[in-house]
Amino acid sequence: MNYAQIVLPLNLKGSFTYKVPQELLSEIQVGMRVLVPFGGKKIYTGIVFELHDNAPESFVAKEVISILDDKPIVPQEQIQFWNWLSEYYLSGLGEIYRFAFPSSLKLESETYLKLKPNVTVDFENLDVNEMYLIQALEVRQLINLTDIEAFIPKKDIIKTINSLIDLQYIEIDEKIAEKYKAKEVAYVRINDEVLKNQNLTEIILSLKRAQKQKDLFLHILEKQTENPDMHIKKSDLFEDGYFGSSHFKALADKNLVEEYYMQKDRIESYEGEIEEIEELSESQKLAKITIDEAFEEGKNVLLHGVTSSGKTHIYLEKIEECINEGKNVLFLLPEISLTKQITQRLEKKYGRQLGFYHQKLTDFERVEVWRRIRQNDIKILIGTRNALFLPFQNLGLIVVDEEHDSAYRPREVSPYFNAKDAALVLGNFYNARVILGSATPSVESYYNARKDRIQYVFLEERFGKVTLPEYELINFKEAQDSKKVSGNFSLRLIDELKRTVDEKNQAIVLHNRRGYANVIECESCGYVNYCSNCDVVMTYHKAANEMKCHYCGQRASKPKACPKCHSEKLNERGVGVEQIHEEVSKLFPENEVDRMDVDSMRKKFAYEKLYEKIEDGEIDIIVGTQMISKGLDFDHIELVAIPKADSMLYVQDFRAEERAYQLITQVSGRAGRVSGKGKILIQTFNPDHSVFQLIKMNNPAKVYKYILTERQKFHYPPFTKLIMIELKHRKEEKVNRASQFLGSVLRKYLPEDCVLGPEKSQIARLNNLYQFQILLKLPRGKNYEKFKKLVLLSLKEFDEITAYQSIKKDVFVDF
DNA sequence: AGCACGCCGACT
DNA sequence: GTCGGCGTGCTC
Repeated sequence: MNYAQIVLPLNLKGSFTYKVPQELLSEIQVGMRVLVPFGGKKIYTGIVFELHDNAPESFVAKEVISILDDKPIVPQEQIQFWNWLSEYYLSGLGEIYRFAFPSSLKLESETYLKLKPNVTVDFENLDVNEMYLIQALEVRQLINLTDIEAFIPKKDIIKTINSLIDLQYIEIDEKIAEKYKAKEVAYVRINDEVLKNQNLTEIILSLKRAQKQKDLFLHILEKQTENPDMHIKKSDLFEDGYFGSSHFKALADKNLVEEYYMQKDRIESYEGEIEEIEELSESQKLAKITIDEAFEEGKNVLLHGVTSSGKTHIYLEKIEECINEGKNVLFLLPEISLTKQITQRLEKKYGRQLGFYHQKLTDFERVEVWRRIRQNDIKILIGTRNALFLPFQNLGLIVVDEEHDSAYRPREVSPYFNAKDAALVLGNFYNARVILGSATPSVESYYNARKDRIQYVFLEERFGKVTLPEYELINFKEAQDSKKVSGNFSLRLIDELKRTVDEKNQAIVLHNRRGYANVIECESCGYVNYCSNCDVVMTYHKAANEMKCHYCGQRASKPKACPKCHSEKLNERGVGVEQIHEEVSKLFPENEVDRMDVDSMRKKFAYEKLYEKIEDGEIDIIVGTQMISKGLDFDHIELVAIPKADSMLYVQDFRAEERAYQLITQVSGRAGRVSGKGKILIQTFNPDHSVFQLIKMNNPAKVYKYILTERQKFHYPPFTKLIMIELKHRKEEKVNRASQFLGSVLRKYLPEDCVLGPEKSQIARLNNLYQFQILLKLPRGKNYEKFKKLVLLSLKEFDEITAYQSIKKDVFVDF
């Protein structure tokens, strides 16, 4: 095993071959981090992915500089997982590595060097560079690679370091290479010597002229005798302000007390009481039995529980069982901010054995969690999709809550994987069971459950025998014709809102479109305001009084007159949530009406403040975008109104109906959680539309059947597999030609009806890049693998054209 | 991804 | 005459 395949944190295909030097041969293992030189002057932290004996033929392999871990940091199961991700989603291992690791675990040129202790350097045989480096180290002890650039030519750095390491003069400082330091807390105790050798009365006598010192000494002594095993925090002494640090210092100077330090976890853990969970209801018990049986057979589960049916309860039971078996749990959430209930309950029960991992942690905090997981200190980890990459030791259960949520598959960040599907695969590698849970499962998961690929468990009953909310469809066309409307609201809807607030209950108004008006249009010449970076009209935000591009974030001031024809007649077209909020505020001037969307929640603690206001009953009506469908579990919301429900359906996306169903059902679940008298008003021009009709029937099975029939008819997932290839470039002509070429290559290998496009993306230009896309509709099953290989072949052929190398290419598998 | 190499425009 | 723009090619 003289050679190693190393994955580098670069967006490059595959891995690189390095030679393992003789002295590292006994230590090196797959999954360890190593330092390797790359290119002219860079050093990277790579991961050993494979060890072998095949000397490369076409190039001379460089040598591994050093090993950073004493045991593998990436477990075998994760290595398999990375390989699967890379193959299934056609993404590079380097990208996955970059995504998986906190940045301080993959430092590049921050690596530090130091002199080996007790060496005598034979300066005679060193070259100039080597001498410089040794001299610098004699003065400074530690030097990082960037510093070395100051006195050694870039191209010689690696050579110099390697030769000095070979000569055993210098080494890599690993502690600092990881630049992470655990936070330490000061504790105090009475000096042991004092207790052994000195008479207490003597000491107290000696302190008689220093009242506070004496008191402090006695205070510490008392605490220490009371419970010798407990550590006394230094900061606690000064808490009530009676003692000051000067008193402590005086005692320490007299050698009577001493302070010592211990590492403290950076992440605060709950230390309060641990509470038992309530007992399961009958239907929950039944559901749990089905899950138990499925798990026995090694099957995973889709837990379809209507809103408020108490899925969390069942999760908690299964989590507890898993922990009692001595295994660990991963609990995945789409986003960390909306986790109050589950965390509170788990915190109470599991206290310090609970960990969190998500995008909002600092890098140090992430490393801390990494260590604790690696040391098997954490029994339950709650996290977002990046938590899938933690080095779990003994994983027994993965729960994916709100499995339908699109946050599990953000389109912006590579690697482009779906955390829900990845969780199933990861579970398989760890031989752990997986529960996918949702009130509105994704159509794909539902189909898989129906096909018995995973066990379907349906929780139909709301907890505490609360009934499901009642739906009412309001025909807006009719209301308009009979003049029973005010703005975007029918009088019927206004009446219901009024009744709700009069009864001191709360209402939600959902309108899933940001801003005030979608477009500002010149009445005389038809001019609309386009974003200068993207081919998108800019949305008018009245609250901020500016135009915003929702794709690149660009902002501009609102035009006072048409820049083209100078007409001052500008029309606002397309209703946004701000406008709905404004209307409701005008209709209910006596009541408190607040808005909740990404724009109003941007400020720090905005979400927390709003949450408290709703909880305290200070808000009567909340107007918001899809944001309000998550996490708002309050007792007094009785009405949900959707004034412009049609806007959800007319989106150019084959998942529009699924999304509309999910959003309406999720937001409906907020109503009548306690009273069981929740009411949902859906105002639409098409009350006969199947989706609305089916939602009204409160029968999920029928909704899925309908959507599945549609999907089958038009050959969409889950009946086919979609792969979307997107090409981007600054020059439209170039990316157009490139995508035509790629299209023709794909058609060469794949049947004609599998390849759609290329065509301009819906947003033809984004951030000044022109975008073209090709959609591949591939069959499921055996043929899929075959076809995917052909796609890979086509992409390879495309990559060989050097003229197209500057084109950015993204491949979305399971688009 | 970085970084070097190399070939053309605007400047001390 | 040179500095620096970014197109192209390579990294084990």
